[in-house]
Amino acid sequence: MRRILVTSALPYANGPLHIGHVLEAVQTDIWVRFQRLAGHECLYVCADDTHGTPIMLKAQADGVTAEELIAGVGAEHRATYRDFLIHHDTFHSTHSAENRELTERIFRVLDGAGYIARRTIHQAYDAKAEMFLPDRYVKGTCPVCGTKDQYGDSCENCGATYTPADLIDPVSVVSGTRPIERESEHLFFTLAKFEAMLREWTRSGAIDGSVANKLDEWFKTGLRDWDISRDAPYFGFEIPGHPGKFFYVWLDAPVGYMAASLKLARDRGLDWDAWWGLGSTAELYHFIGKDILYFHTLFWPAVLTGAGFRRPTAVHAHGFLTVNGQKMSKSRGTFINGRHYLERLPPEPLRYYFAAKLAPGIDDIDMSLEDFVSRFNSDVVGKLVNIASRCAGFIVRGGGRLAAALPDPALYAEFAAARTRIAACYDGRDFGAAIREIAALADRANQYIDGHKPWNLAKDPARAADVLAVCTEGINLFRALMLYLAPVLPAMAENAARFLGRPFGHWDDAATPLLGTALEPYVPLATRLDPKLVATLFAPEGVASAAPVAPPEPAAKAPPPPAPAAATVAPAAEISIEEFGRLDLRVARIAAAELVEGADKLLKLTVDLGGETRTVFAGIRSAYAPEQLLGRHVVVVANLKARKMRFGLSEGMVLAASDGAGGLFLVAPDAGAAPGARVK
RNA sequence: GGCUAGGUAGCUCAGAUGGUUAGAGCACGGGAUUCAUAACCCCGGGGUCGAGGGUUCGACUCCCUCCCUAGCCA
Repeated sequence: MRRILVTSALPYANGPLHIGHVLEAVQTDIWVRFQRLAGHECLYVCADDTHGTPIMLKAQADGVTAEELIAGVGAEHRATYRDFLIHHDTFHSTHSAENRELTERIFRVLDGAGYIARRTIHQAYDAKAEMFLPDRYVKGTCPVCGTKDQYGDSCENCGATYTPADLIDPVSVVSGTRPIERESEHLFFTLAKFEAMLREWTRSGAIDGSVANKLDEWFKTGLRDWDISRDAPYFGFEIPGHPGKFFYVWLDAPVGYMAASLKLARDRGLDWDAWWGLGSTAELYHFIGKDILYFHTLFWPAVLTGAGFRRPTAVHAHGFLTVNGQKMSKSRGTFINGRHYLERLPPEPLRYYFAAKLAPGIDDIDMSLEDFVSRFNSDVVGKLVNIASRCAGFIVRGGGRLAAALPDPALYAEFAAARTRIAACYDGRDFGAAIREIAALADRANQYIDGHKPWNLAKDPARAADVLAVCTEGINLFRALMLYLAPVLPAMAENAARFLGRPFGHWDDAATPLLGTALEPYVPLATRLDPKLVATLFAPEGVASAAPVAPPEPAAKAPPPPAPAAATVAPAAEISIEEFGRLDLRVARIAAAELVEGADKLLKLTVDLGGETRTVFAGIRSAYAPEQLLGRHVVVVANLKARKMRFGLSEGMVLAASDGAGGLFLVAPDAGAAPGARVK
């Protein structure tokens, strides 16, 4: 058994997560889930990156403290990760006691070992705002080509790099005044002292080849010392022994990996040193985007080494996410926030799509919405789920129990043998190859069923055993594939396991077919994505993201008010379990929602109960706008007598909680529940 | 500007060390079928492998130049 600690990059706490963040988290989560299924100990930690000038200024602009800002953003981040089925063992914060403790400890060791240098620098200073300005906070005219409105570090037009002092007519972005130049003593980490170690480490297998090529460039130009201090005012940790000086956010951010695992170790009584100590035999992996390679492959291993800790086993960088071939951009309308997605669609199709497109390299990944729909609908619903769907009925008619033997053990053996190759793909982060292999096997399974035509055999009562045998084979092929997809589609795999009557425990469960056991009733494991709904991913931000059900916006002015106490309502009269059982509650997806002319409390909803659609008039207009509801999963009373209203026939009821004070809250199932599923 | 990576059918992508007619899924056309969520099965059309030059008996695959895209430049 391997002992593995995994991290994904810390999202910056100045705004909500977008689906690019989700891509990285999904990649990491799939890898972690696979390792666990394969029997290894694998823990996944992450945290919010909460320090720095941008957060300080955003909090000021929003009229809140930085602590309030990051608390609000943190709540949104946690909820969004959770709803994409990302399982963090710990999701912590860099603004934490553990991180302060470790950052200070690392600094003291580095300083004591002579790795911290002091040097006076000249930096742009905003006299009005009384703060030093990072290069990006000074704008002006490019001194090389004369383009106006360029940042203080480089020109977007001609590509020239320079310092803010070189700009013509520089202006502080903070106050709009002309910055002056000021001296300040800064602390530097002597990176160059680690060159030999870094050259060796980057070629030790810790970095993929093409990425190591990129690092060569940095060695070629020579490693420079790294400025790790910033002057007050700054939101972060003050440097011990240097009043008014703060650790640069990029110093304490990766320490956040250690801090999150320290929190985990203390919560669960685990041995933190076994992960981070010099003699550690555990594996340590960082999943990151290619934009922050620099920090993770030079500074970070050097800081760890200088402070007496082990280095990462490997740093895995992925490319960027583009949407329909374009960079995600708010102005182009191609920017998709995580919540914006979740308000419309379930998480697993996106997990599947990302998996299908992920490879070990740093190539950018394009999310074509059309491809997204067809990939999921065709691969997962049309092919994979179809195998179970088309066999289940025959098994039920044959007694509900799988046959005692497989009619084609050789075919099953091929499926079982594929687990070694697919495991290698997962372990090597080539999820795309794993998905291709699984999809090809799903085709073989459908071909097998098509070749044996159980629906023809079923016409002859004498061949009932053959029908059962063919479908037992089919169900077992399905079971193997579902297990192979469990890291990608955890909720669907769990539902499939329930149908199969046996949980997936280990990757090698695929080696042995399931025979002679009873199946639970089949419920649809996935529904097709509606292209019209997917198209609304591009709806302008703000239309739906202001939904009251969304977690507090990052810019929350104040902590959310406590929910009014709703417990003062007396319980209704007692009922028996039988009486309760008469209620047919179902999960439903809201397929359409519209205002009702002449009714100021009602919305007309079209709900999908997994094959059947109904019209329901719901009195929730005061709390929800129609566009907020599209795609949401709710619970409806499916056997409520239809009621004729002035506006039409209402064929059910949508469940919502109310607090007596006008508050209205729709009841929703956890992620993964499919429309039509019975609630009980 | 420098560096790293990418540019393969309408779309999204596979193609180890150069070697018979360049592959898949989706989309499209035809056929078959009705067990399955208008799913599945069979057949087919469709690409001068970014452009130009070079090395080679032979290049999508190696070399050079150029064009386009993305990221990084502490």
